Amino acid sequence: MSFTLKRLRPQETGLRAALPDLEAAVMEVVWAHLPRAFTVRDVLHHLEATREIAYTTVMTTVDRLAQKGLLSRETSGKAYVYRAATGREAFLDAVARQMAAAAPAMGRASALSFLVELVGDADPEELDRLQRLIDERRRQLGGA
Amino acid sequence: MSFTLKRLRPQETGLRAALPDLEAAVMEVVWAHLPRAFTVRDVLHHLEATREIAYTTVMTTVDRLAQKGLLSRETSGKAYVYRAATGREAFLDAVARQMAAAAPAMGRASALSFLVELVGDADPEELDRLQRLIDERRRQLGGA
DNA sequence: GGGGTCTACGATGTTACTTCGTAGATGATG
DNA sequence: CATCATCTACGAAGTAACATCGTAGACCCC
Repeated sequence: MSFTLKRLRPQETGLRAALPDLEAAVMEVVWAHLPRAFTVRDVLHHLEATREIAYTTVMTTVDRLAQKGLLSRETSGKAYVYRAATGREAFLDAVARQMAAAAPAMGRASALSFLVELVGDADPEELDRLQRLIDERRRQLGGA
Repeated sequence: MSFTLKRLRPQETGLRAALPDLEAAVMEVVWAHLPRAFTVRDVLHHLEATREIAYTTVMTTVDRLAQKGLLSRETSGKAYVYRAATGREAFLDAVARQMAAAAPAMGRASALSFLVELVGDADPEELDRLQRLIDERRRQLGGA
């Protein structure tokens, strides 16, 4: 998956932080209900359960998601058959990594603030891993 | 400063990740050259050194920055006099915090790749601060 | 009161997103 | 084979944020 984050909305939670509303809604449907190949119509059926929306609107959105690399597609008869290009977790992972890559650019002091927040609700396992990273770094510095 | 991040562009470095291009350019000028009160014209002079730009364009942008809370302004005779509402570091700090606040929503596992990178070139002082954060968090968890 | 400077307001253009309609291709069915 | 249903392609229209700038009107100074 070669998804590249263009725009982030930190005020939004989860997926919606990384994707526009409708695209996020489509991906949620796909990840939750369509583990295998699916069509535009499949997505439409699921979305219609909640809201009114036109077939072509879904089609456009699914198409955009394919362009962005979140869905792959292939021809099957006259129609396209789509498939999630990646799992939800893997996607969020990639997003987080890209956010992380942007953070250091804003100075080490700010990065520290970033850490404060992250550590602020880390669980014990994460703390251990972080501890190991710190110890290792200390050894490096000590040996220098 | 009550700045709220609406939009992030992780592909951009530094300030530009958090602010649109022209707004970022204005803030760079302000922080670098205008430590005290300044007018639209002051900003214009600095920007003109690099590029061609109209007075009114700068005015609009400065106005937007004031609306966003990055600049404060007050009337002085017929003109407005502006002032940075916050230092560059403090601003980037706030940005980093908001990014971090969004991160947990997208899977904590991936936060670790960020930590690795960050701790990878932290200096001893930063390590100490980080250590304190971890200890504190441990106490919180232990006491629960 | 004429000049110069400032703000307010709005017009225009771009990019991203949402929404949807229509046209044309094509497969299925009687 | 003609008709119908369904699909894609294309593009129009609307919103929002941003960038760019011009013009109109207020206002100070001499």
